[in-house]
Amino acid sequence: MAFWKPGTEKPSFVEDEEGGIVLMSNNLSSSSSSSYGYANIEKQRQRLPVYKYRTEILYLVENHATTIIVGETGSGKTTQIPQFLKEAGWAEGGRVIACTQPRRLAVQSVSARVAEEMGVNLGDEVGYTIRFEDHTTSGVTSVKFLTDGVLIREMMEDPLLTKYSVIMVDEAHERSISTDILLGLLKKIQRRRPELRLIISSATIEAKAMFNFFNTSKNRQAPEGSTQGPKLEPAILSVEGRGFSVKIHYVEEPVSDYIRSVVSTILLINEREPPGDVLVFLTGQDDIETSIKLLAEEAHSNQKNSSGLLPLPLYSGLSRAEQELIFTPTPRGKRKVILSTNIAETSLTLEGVVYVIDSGFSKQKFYNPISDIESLVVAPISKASARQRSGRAGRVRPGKCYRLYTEDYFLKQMPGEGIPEMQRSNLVSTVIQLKALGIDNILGFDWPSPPSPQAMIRALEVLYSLQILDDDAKLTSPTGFQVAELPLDPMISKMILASNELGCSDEIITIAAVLSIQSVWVIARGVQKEQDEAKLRFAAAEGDHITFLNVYKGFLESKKSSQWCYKNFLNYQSMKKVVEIRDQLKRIARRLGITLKSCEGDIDAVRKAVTAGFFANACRLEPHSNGVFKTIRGSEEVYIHPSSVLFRVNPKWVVYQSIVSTERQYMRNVVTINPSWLTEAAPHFYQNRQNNMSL
DNA sequence: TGGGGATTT
Repeated sequence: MAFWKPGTEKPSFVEDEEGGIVLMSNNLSSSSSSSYGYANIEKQRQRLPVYKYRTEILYLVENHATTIIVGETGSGKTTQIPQFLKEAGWAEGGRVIACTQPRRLAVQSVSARVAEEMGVNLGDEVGYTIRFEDHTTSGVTSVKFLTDGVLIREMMEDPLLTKYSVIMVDEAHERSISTDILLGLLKKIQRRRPELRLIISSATIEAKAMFNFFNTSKNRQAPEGSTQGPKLEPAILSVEGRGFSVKIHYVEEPVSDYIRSVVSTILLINEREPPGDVLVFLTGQDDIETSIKLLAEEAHSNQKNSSGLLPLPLYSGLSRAEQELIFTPTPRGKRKVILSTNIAETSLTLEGVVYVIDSGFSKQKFYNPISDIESLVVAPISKASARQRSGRAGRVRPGKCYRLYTEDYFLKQMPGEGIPEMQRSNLVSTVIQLKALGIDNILGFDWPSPPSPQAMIRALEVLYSLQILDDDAKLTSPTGFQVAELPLDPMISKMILASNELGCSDEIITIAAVLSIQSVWVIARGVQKEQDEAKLRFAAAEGDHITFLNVYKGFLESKKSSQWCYKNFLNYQSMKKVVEIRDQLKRIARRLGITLKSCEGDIDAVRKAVTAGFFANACRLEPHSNGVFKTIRGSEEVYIHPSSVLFRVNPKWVVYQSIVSTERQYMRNVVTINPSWLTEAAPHFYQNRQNNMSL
């Protein structure tokens, strides 16, 4: 096979006027296939658009420290580029080629595909690592897929990631917190390891930002004309996708009720358009259920328009079985209508979709560093999201996308790209990860998109109050270093450390595992009463944390039965995850010198340990107020979440794990405390609060 | 006094 090797004639490029390198995309010769087995797979590989760019990609990677690949979906970049690199010798001498993904599922499926294409067993030459699953063989695995979170963890053992020769960061345009941290760290590593090559794969819209971020050629002078090391200026290469065209329809006038508009658009499609499934993007479960109800009513009153419609909800909270309904083939004469949250935008790919309806909204997290509260609000999506959504209609054949906003709005008002998650989040976990990697100057860290100084200062302040950071904002010893080892929110980690002294680490590690997943309960709309009754079987007067202990105990006694979970409105997948996380925490705790010890029913010890982690989230019931609480820290008005076992109970003093902010601010996972424990757990915080708050 | 967009270590 022909690919570029140093010293041979190089392929032709043009220099972009702004400094990047852009490839002439026409007249590229595709190389002939080898006659080595796997003829079918080899043919499939060659049909991928990225295959034509093989020579060019290898040339750019050879000559540039950073190569930005702009690849549409279906270009084949994720599966092919690591193979090109391997074939070109980047894995020789025991070196490893890494490819990161934001999601676990993508890591698993992509690595399985690549192992198949290479004709090797997954876990040998091609392997993958995600939390709880390491399918690699040291010294053998040379192409490794992993989540970006795992790669950040690996830096704690090997800060320069010395075993990797090339690191490809896939889906960088999604701008998740982990990806952004990783990009910042990789830029730092590049300075110390000029031989390391980075490949950043991004959508068009973010490519320029990535170029600017990695363009260090202005700051550092590479000797002109020297053959030493790669060019510091990134290269940009565009690879076309393999999607079909999607015709975009806009509404002529702004829509006042997008749910009604969704329903009428579905009926219109069903009446006028040839067969093909419909994918609708809505904001959340509420919207989805309302739309399904309206469709059902429509079917009742108007059989002609809605005949053959098969509405299916899709969001992450659904059980495995409910989600699988989406993937069953559409029965003949039927038309699936999948009503989805933005889970279908990136995380799930649905085959058979020909029509997309885009409400123009999604729920997004925002963070207020003043109140230290994250809230989830319905907000307009970005152009980048709108394009991603419409692209979902062109996977099997040319499709149509109905945007429920005007073209004028799209062109003139819709923001180009979303706000990176980093700028919409509480940063305590981010800060602790960087501190653990020895990065002292958090405020001066070179981020792809820096968060606000207020948010960073708030995170430093919280970590200081937890005695994880000292006066110089360095990790304390041993607390800070121990917290950094635990893959948890620092408040949960602090709770675990406290449990060692309080003699209840066995119980607290269970609670920590439950608090670190979304929820153990299934979402049971329409059967709330039954679920509330089921919850009462586990409910503890002290609150949710103690209730979780009862749930876990019941799960073990049932021999981890899925039937038992179903009967008790518990999410079986979540419970299995709790067991897994608990095992991991147990191992790490042992390494930190924490021995598993049960308090044998001494619930006060457990609540004190919780308080030691979550003292900053203390609240007092307002007298005669019917359930209004005030936070001690900021006097914010908050309520107990209806999912809590303490809902309507309203004890006088509580600490909460987190706040969900909808119409009201609701505390999730609440436990009763004795206020004297607050000063015991955090005298520095409660006796000298004025000083602390102005850190 | 009634409710969790999506990820991940």
